[in-house]
Amino acid sequence: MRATVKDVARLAGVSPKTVSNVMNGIVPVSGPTRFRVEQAMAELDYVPNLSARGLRNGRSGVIALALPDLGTPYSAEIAHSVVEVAHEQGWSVQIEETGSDPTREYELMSRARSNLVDGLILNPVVLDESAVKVGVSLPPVVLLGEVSQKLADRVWVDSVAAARDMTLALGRTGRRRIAVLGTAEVRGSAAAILRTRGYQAALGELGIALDDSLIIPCEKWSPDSAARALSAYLDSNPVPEALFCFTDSMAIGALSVLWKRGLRVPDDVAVAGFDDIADAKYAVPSLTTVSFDKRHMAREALRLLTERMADRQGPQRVVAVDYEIVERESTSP
Amino acid sequence: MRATVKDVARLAGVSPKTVSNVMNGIVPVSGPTRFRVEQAMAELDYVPNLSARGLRNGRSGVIALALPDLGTPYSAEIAHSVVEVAHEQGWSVQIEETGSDPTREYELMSRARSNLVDGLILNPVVLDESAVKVGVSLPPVVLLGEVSQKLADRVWVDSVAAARDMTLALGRTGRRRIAVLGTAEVRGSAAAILRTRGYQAALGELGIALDDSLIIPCEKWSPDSAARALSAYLDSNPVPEALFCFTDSMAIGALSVLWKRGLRVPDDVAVAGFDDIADAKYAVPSLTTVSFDKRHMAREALRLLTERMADRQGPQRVVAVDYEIVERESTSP
DNA sequence: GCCTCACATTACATCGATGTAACGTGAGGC
DNA sequence: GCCTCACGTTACATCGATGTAATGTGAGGC
Repeated sequence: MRATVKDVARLAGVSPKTVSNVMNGIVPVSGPTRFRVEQAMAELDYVPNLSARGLRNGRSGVIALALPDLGTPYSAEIAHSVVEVAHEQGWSVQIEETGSDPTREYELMSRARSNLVDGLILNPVVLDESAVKVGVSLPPVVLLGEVSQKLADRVWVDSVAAARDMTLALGRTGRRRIAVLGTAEVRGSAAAILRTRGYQAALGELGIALDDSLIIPCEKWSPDSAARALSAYLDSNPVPEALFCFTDSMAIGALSVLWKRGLRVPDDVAVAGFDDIADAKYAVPSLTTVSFDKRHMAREALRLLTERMADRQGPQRVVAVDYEIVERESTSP
Repeated sequence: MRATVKDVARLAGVSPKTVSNVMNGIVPVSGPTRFRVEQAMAELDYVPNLSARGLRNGRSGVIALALPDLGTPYSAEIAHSVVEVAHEQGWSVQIEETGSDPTREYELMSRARSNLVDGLILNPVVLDESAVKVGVSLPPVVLLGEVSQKLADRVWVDSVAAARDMTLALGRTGRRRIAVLGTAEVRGSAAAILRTRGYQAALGELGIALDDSLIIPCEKWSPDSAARALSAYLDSNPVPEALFCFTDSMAIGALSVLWKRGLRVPDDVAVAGFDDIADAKYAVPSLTTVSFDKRHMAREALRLLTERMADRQGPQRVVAVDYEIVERESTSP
């Protein structure tokens, strides 16, 4: 049986509250007493019971991080950053996956693991305005990404601008038949819609007529799905001059298909991605992509979250994270 | 303020304990009473406080999963599987990263998050026999991987056999100068040692003399580190006929380097990996690797863990997960 | 009609840590 | 030498859910 404050107190010859005071350091404790208590804690290998502390304090020191699918490199890198940054600040992170079931996003927002977590960082896919019944009190929530949700704090990358910039960059290399891969037709993914919008804006600026046959839909944002979609597309369509994939994962699937078909990248077709996952740099050829600082993103999300926990009533806040077009071999001649 | 059992009880006109009985379903509750309580819970949007429940029950419903680095695809896929399987079984998962600080493995084993988690699944890197002071009571722990720890339950893939099989497969293609990439010289990584052992055993069987110059050390198990190590190696050594990388991530880094140098895979050099991460299939060329069912691995780990939680005294158990050599383009002519 | 028995329900204590308010105990002022 | 004051320390209540033991209620048997 694990030692409790009572046991420590008994051994040190003080009251339980004094032990608590030693741990928390807010109420002053005299030197000798503190020393005796610390001795006793060490001797009994005392570890505080966080359930009890959480019950008493109303705070558990745990935040939840909800992502569509930890198996995808993008989610994994975000998770990595959040866990690291959270750990630095003394938080633990509970992971939830929402991918298999979008209603889980709503669930998590409305109940937030029943006080076992103090806050929630949510990377939604389908969540939108209607997500939250107004009037229901939200737990402290920070959203990651493109979602058009105005009821919670948010950290995001400007997808429209980034997609526009990437399309312009492709256009500047002289390529005109620029395809995009990753539009979700059925389930409205906010990121897909915004990136398509940026793409279209850029085409306008480049004086290129919009050609719907260059918009390649893709069921999921995985290399697998991208490979199948692109393969099917190339079976009945000419090869575009450039292919802008809405995530790096899709781009990696696309590179694989192009290579299998003997199409050279970037000579026959340029390929670009989005997210700058770790493997983008080691793709063959290395992948041009939209890069942003995920560590910084995590830090900002955590900052907004802790501030929200401190002030539940404050105004909504949105933080935009800078991005950068990183040109690598997949687009450079 | 969030509703409690008391509030629900008051509204339903029953005692708090009856509300608890309705929730837990062990003590029988009559139909009408149950109905009234359920109505009240719905009306108040009641959510049980898990800290309180955890304190009372001594169990929180949360397990910890400790991995070296969530950013690596292998860890991410393991995490994905564990989170999914755990969720199916009603557990939540708290993620801990140990990568930056190996002493964290020891810490986690000895204290297990202070009762906030009921058990721990740990994928150690450096942990060994000496990890645990005998006599200190361990929390329920299941280890993932190669580690030579005999004090806890464990789920693993037989690295020696798998590395041997892979090396034999490479040898069967007629290649003789088979290099390995990924031996850790300094910090003794158990997996590296075992895989090297399997490699050496296979060379013996193939009648190939061991050539130390074909053992390429690599600081970390990342594409980055692998790329640098291989690059440096190729600057002053002839190109081997085959390159067995101890993880897929390293293989991806290696493929990138080989391609940049104009070496053709598999014609000039065959490349193989280990882990069968999702991107292995979409590498250019697709990667031959050691594959195993990560979902199954997660399921077994969770099974061992729950059984261990039920019986802290039972005998240590070790479960071996089957593996399979998956031959793809990176080794087939 | 009385007693028994079964079963739903209740009051109370408990898990461990900590805020509150009361309580010593000593030093310092006069 | 008495009183004040400050500061360290203590007893007690509390957070919310639930196990335990006791209570209440009704049906069924004779």
